[in-house]
Amino acid sequence: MTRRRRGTQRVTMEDVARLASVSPSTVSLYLRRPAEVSPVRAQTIQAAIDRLGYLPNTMAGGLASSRSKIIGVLVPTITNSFFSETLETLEHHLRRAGYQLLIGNTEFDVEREEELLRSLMSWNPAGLVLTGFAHNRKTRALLLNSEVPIVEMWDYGSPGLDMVVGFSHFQCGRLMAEHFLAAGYRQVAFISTRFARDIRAHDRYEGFRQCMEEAGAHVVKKELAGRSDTRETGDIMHRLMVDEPEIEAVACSNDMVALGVMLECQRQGWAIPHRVAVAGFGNQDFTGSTVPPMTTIEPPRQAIGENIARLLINRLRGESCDQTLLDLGVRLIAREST
Amino acid sequence: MTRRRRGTQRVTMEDVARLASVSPSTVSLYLRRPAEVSPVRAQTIQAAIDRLGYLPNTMAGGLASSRSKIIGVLVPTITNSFFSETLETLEHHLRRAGYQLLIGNTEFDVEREEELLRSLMSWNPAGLVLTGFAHNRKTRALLLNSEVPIVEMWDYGSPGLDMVVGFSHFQCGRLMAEHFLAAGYRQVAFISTRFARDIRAHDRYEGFRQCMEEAGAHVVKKELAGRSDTRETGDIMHRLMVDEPEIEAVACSNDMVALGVMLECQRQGWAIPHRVAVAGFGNQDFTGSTVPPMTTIEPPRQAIGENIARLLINRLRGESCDQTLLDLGVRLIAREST
DNA sequence: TCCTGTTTTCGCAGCGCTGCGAAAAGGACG
DNA sequence: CGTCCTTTTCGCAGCGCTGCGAAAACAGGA
Repeated sequence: MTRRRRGTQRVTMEDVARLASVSPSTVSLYLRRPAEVSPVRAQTIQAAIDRLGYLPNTMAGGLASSRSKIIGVLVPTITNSFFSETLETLEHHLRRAGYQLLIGNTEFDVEREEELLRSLMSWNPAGLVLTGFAHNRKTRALLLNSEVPIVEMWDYGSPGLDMVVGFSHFQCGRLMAEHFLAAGYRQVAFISTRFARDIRAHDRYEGFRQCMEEAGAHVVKKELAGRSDTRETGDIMHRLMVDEPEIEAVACSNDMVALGVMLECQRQGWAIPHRVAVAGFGNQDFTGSTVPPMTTIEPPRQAIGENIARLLINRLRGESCDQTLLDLGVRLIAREST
Repeated sequence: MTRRRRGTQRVTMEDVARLASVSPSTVSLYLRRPAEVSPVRAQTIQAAIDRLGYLPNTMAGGLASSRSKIIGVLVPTITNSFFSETLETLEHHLRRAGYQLLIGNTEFDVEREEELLRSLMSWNPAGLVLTGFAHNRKTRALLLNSEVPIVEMWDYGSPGLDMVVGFSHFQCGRLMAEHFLAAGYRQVAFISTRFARDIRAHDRYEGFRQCMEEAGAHVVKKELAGRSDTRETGDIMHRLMVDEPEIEAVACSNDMVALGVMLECQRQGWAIPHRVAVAGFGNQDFTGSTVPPMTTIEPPRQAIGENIARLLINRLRGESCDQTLLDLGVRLIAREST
């Protein structure tokens, strides 16, 4: 097979072996388990590697050993500090264990998730990380048929395909409701990004609504048409002010929405929290310095990444995993906006 | 080689071939160029694939053809809407051309960049995308020795290793300075995240400073210790208010910093823009609805991704590339904060 | 020096696929 | 029915590496 080489690996293990006057097997062994090669050889081989600038061919290695150092991760979007921080932490911890992340964006679409999963699985990954429990039937089948360790993240509750690392969004909603109730708010609203796009926001709403209604309070629901755009949020809040002037507090599906609400209040001269209280979700960086500082909920962004890495590494080492269902919980951060 | 199969590909091309009563070569051909297989066979083969749930082994394919459908991308961080939006667009466009992104976080560290690049190159990628021009010597050597198409993004100006897609941060700074000068501001400050971390912010500062000084204006520089944290930004702004009370306008290295500044002004009762003008960089979603709406600069986040995808795909198709140095420019969005 | 046990090195048969060249199957026409 | 040309299918030799089992080298003791 003579072919034009296109970005082809120039230097092979054989070249290194030849230069170091050893067999390719020895080079391979040196690369995989250096301690099992005599110090003299090791040095010669390393010198040859450096001299030739040899880079191992991961594909060849993966094929031969029929296992890869790839972890496939599917998130709805990386343009969201929730997932991107988890991804960053996850990649940080997995890389030091020699793993490489392969990231796919499902764009909140289960069909797309299936498609991406197929493409991920064709890499023969060592592990898979999915976001949430909402998968279509084929995805589920694909996953159950494989023996790859699977983590479902950023949610908690459903049975789960294998391992689960996240927290309950329903509880999250209840937590905020309890906070509102304790402050005496009874006429409240929940402003959210589109539920169809974000099931977890919907769960938070449900928890919130249920808890409020149990206490006999009234909840008005408002859904944005798109993502958490502060402009649209402002419009929605404005309408709410007109339609439901008796409103006392507004819970938002995330901090960005809450910021939009607060800015609209400022524009309309509604004092926070005296005229209306506002709370967000996410504890994003800016929430501590809004005027007034925003009450919000801190999700375990980084802890999710850390724990997934830990579980995955343990599992891949073949160690027994005690806890494979983790509810990492959340923390309500009460500030002056409520 | 009998070995315990660990996440091993269960169904191979041979299995499919057997079930469809054709040779493996035909299956391979069908998968790669379906038009060259007779319709009858095509159908039989597809049926066999569906029946067995066959997933091709990308590693084997990549090894055999000695080319991969991988594009390696190195960004400083994905926790930043600048890069994450570019990444999302890039991945979107490259995926439809059959490419898979392999993302690495350099964490603003050139040594780490080198390390990640090595690991990326061991995948034998079809293309590489790096952020900016700041690479160490070994990285440069590694890159120049390979025949892989390379794109340097999010900057413009230096010679460049191969292709360049971005814009001039220096010009960006000048643009803001011109805007300030036109508004009559002469006593100004530039508040920025750490230059050591973000060279591009430094370039923007330099453009800004130079242009202002050419006009005889005075520029105070303030650098944050960490990332764009609104709390720290508030402190810095506060100190600025005390130290330089005659300040007329503040340019910030990004919108988040500008938000922190605006919130501090609100807290101190400094009216924007009458007491002091504030401008950001990034045109993030919320900038349109701050009080007052924020003047900022819109970088071509998505256009960068689109253009990289286009250049890369063209190059990989072997088509001649006319323009491989793209300055996509920026747009100043003048709002009421200046 | 020979024997035995241990450490180090090596040879070889794949991993699952691609892509060339050749063989086989179809089609058109005299 | 045979010939020639086109279309479709197939056989085979790798791609660069791993990992087993065996061979070689070394070390220590009799």
